[in-house]
Amino acid sequence: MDESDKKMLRRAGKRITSQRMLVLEAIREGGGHLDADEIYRRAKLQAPRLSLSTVYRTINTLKEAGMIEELHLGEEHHHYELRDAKVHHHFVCQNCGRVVEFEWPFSEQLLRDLGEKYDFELTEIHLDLVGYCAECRRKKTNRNA
Amino acid sequence: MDESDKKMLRRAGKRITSQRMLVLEAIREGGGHLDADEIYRRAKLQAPRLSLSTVYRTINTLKEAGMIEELHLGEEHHHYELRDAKVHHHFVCQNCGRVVEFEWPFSEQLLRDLGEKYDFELTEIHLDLVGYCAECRRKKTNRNA
DNA sequence: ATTTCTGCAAAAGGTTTGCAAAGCG
DNA sequence: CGCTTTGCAAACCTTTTGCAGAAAT
Repeated sequence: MDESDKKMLRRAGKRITSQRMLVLEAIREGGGHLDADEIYRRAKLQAPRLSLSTVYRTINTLKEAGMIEELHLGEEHHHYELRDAKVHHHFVCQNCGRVVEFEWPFSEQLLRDLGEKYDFELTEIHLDLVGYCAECRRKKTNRNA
Repeated sequence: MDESDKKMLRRAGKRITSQRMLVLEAIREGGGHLDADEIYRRAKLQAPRLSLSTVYRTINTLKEAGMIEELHLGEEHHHYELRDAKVHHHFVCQNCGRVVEFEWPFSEQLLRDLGEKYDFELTEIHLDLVGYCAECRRKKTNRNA
């Protein structure tokens, strides 16, 4: 956790604690869409007494501070990722659950227009594509053959 | 529930039951994004002995038959809506939770290209916009003033 | 008649909360 | 030091499951 992270927490009126640094590090290192339990397991390696409820509370804190984003990828639990990472979207395989990230040049102008037309102020865009990944498609084909 | 609904269930190898008809009717009448409990409460009006687990099992059945779609709008529970309705997306107000549906002419060509580029077969597109609705934005502005 | 489906109650996730002790500013 | 945050255990809420009886084909 570097200075800019700490600054964001302070700006949100939150204290800097070792647990918060660990959780953020775990999410940063995790490389996208980790769930609470994965974050917990990773962070616990550095601090065995860390509790799962602290992880949940920290996730909320980081969300409030605008540092991470919550994903709803269709599974029963939530996933989290850093907010400053490059804007990207998610493809989820409905067969094996694999998540692939992809970029798509969303037109800023288009979004502004949409927001204006429907009269709301946008803060997040979630584009999720659902379908079959290459591997599962291959299996499906074989099955039908 | 009309003949075409029954046909879809039969095609999926499912039986026609009064509970399934009721649940589908509740979703159809509900006008988009109902959660399991709302569906339960609505359907229960017609059949007081209906159980919540039957609603959940029916939701799964209808999903398998391709008749309804599951939404992940950021709340802790899922929402469901008819699959045959016009393609649309959702705006969710992060303050009050209100959901507004909107249409957006997704380029079919673009989607095909995306699927090809990343090598997956698309079946669903979920575009969810998060932000502040007109009303909440007004309140926010007043608060800051 | 056979097989699927339902209702009930209990279990199983994931997430939140109350409280006393510990830690940050 | 005062107030926030943590760890633990228990509670909570949504969703799933086992089983015996009921309904559909």
